[in-house]
Amino acid sequence: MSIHSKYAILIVLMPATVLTKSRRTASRERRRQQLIDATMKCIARKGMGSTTLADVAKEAGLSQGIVNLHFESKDNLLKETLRTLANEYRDKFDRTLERAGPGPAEKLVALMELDLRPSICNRPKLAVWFAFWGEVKSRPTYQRMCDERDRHYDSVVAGLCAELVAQGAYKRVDPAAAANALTSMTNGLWLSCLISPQAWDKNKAMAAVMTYLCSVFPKHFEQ
Amino acid sequence: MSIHSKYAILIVLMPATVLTKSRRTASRERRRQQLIDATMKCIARKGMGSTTLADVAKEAGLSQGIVNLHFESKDNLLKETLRTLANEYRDKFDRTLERAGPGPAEKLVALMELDLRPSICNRPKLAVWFAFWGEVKSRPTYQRMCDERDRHYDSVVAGLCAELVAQGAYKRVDPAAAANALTSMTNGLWLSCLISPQAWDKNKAMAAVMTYLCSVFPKHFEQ
Amino acid sequence: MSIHSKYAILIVLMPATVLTKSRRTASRERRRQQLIDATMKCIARKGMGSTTLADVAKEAGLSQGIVNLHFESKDNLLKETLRTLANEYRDKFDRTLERAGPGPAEKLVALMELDLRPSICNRPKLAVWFAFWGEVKSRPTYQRMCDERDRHYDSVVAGLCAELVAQGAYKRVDPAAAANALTSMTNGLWLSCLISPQAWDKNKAMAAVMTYLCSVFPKHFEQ
Amino acid sequence: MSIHSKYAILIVLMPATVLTKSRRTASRERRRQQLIDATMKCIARKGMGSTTLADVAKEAGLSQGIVNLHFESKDNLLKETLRTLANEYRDKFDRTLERAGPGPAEKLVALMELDLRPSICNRPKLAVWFAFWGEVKSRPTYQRMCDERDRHYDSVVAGLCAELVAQGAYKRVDPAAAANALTSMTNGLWLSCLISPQAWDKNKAMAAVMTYLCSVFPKHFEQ
DNA sequence: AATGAATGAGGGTTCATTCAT
DNA sequence: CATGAATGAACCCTCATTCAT
Repeated sequence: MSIHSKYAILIVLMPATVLTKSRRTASRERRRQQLIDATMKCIARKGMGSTTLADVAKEAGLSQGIVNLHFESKDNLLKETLRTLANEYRDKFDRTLERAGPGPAEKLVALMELDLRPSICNRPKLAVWFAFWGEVKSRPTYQRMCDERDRHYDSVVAGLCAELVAQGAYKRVDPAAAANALTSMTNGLWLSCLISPQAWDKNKAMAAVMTYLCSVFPKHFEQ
Repeated sequence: MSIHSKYAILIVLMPATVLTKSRRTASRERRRQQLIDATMKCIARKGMGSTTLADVAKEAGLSQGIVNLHFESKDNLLKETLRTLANEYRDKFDRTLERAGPGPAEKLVALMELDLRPSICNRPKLAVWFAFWGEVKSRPTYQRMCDERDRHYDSVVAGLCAELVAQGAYKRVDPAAAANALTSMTNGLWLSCLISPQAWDKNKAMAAVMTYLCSVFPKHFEQ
Repeated sequence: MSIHSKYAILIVLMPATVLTKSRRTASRERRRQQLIDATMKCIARKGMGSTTLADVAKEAGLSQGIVNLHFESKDNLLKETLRTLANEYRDKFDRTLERAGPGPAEKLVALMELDLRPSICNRPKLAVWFAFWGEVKSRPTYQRMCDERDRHYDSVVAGLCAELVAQGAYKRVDPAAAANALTSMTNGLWLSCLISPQAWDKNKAMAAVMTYLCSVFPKHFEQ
Repeated sequence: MSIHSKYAILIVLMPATVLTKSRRTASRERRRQQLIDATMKCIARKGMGSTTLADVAKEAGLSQGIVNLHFESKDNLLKETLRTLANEYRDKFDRTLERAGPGPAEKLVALMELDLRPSICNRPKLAVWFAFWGEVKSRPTYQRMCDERDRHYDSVVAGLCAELVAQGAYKRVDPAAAANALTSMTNGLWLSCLISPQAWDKNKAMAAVMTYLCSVFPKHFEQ
């Protein structure tokens, strides 16, 4: 064999994980999720306006063109990111509702607590929510998706409030108004967490919510 | 007196306006305001990420280079826009507080109503607020300015709640928690207005706030 | 007289010099020279590519539009700056030639010394020369002006060398070649002064020139 | 050996070229060189101040963004261009020194001839040198690079002159002064070539240099 | 499926020039 | 004459997108 052979043999010793990883190339869905996660991290760190596809690819440890390959366009990536965020929230919401037991009071508290739980109410994640909300006015798609989430939240909470009113015979309480108050309050608490992180305290936030529940539905939340 | 005196006396007849405030200075301030107004309109219409300096200049009916002439950079324009927005809010807030009379209950209601008044709670303006909030995590400057506003709001409302508690001897009410609940609620109502404009109704929003006030401070807001 | 009079009287006590300066407004020629001086300073400090009309105006302590008022265009300002620089050099050159006395040897040394004298051979001034030379290839106007200066220099030096050759009967010396060598040497010494200022030393530079004169025209420069 | 071993051995058959030098890396270097060549052409044709990145890209037959892709900034492109120019010069200089044989006299003449050879002493190339020299005063980076080249040149020539002095016992000649004279002369001849191209003649330039060598080192260059 | 070099439209910014004052 | 606000063309640079490999 000539030393001028056109081909060479290269022998490499490498961690086995590298092989498995690159061999069974991550499934399409896995890749998309990986990119969406990277997108959220970037938005949280740099803001939506400063997040580039190159940033996302780098964060994911992949190459330049990868996003367009899997999402066709940046716009679409962002839309899918919001969808993922909303779905993730809704899943937790619905599961919480299901598991919290058994009366409406417990469910209501569980939902309020969910919103303030660190896995949901942390600055990076809130930064992403607010980033999308900041574009809602000029992006009907975002608005629709956010609106849908709100509506679901509100209707569930309103239903629970109605049950409470029925159970407790709170004659003066309008369930819709109460639901509106509660959902607004948690959304507003998110803003505080985002804007004043050092002043923020989960217990104080929960206390604020409880001042409402205790005085509007005293029979259920008497303490 | 020698004609070689080191000093001379100069008498000038000039338009009186020059004395009060340099015309150039005055017009400079007006231009800046004009550009900030245009910026807000653009952010509301196109979103922050899609607002270009060309957009702003066109909206103001001026030429390309005008923004850099008056604000040095886009970043600075946005910062000044936020500052203007915050100052404007604070002015209204303080004036409302001052004029609303005379007890803490009236003042509290006036402040809540202020937040829901169309001149403040309208989608274009809220879009601008949320656009900035959406960048808070990645822009310490924005955070500081927003935080300052929040703190002011909160401390005033907490003070009023404390007065109410003192007057009404509401033993179970923690003024800080109540203030937290109220301010969060109005912020959350802004989000609803932005996201679900067709469902939004000032009266319903006010009703939500009143469910809180009426049940937490029944002696003051009995109705 | 109403206090709302459209005019006001302002009385100012000011240094008399200010008056004289602003009253007999600097003559056109004076202003032009002032601006050309400012231009040279700017080119020396910031380089030609980075010198803006705003820089020049500021350096001269005047206002934005002043350069276009007096020179119509930046191009013209630069051209006039080069012309001034060249004229200034030529004036000194001719005066030196005239005053140095009486033989060609003394004149030659005087011219060489002139080129190395601090009033001519200092970094700021050289920076300006080199800035223009750097554009010579792409600016026929600059080339023409620089060429003219070189030709004058060369012809005078060649004349002096010819006189020396005649006087000293240096049979092997071609006056044109000698002149070429001498003028090139001084130009090259300017480059050294510009590029290696800390290593530069007027005496060493003169010594380099003298090695030439002494060995080519030993009868005149024997030492 | 378990199939769960932490390491794996990978055997790859690949084109041999990949091993010698990454093809991508190689092409990257070629692109950079191509862009630097285009830059020099543009500087020579339009001058440094009028050379835009668009010009360079067009000259290279590539697209707008290409320069920033490979050089990050215009500043960096220019710096690398100067570095390339200086390296290229130095390579030729060192190679000439090495190959010219064997005594200092031959080496000295070879170096002088090198500086006047068309491949180095042609207007386009000189225009580039002078363009950079024109910015030396305001760009420390350029100064450093030019200074380095000068120092190298000077020290080599001074060494050769010292050898000549030793060999020829030229008692009156200071090698440093002679080197200074020679290097200045060639630099000055470059200026003549740039400024007075039609009057310029390689032979006349060489003759000027030889007047020096012949009269300062007569034993070596007697003719 | 993945890479990353290349593209080119469009952004922020600079600045020579104009012009009302 | 002089000012300096305003203009708008043109610059450098970024980045979503494409495509040969």
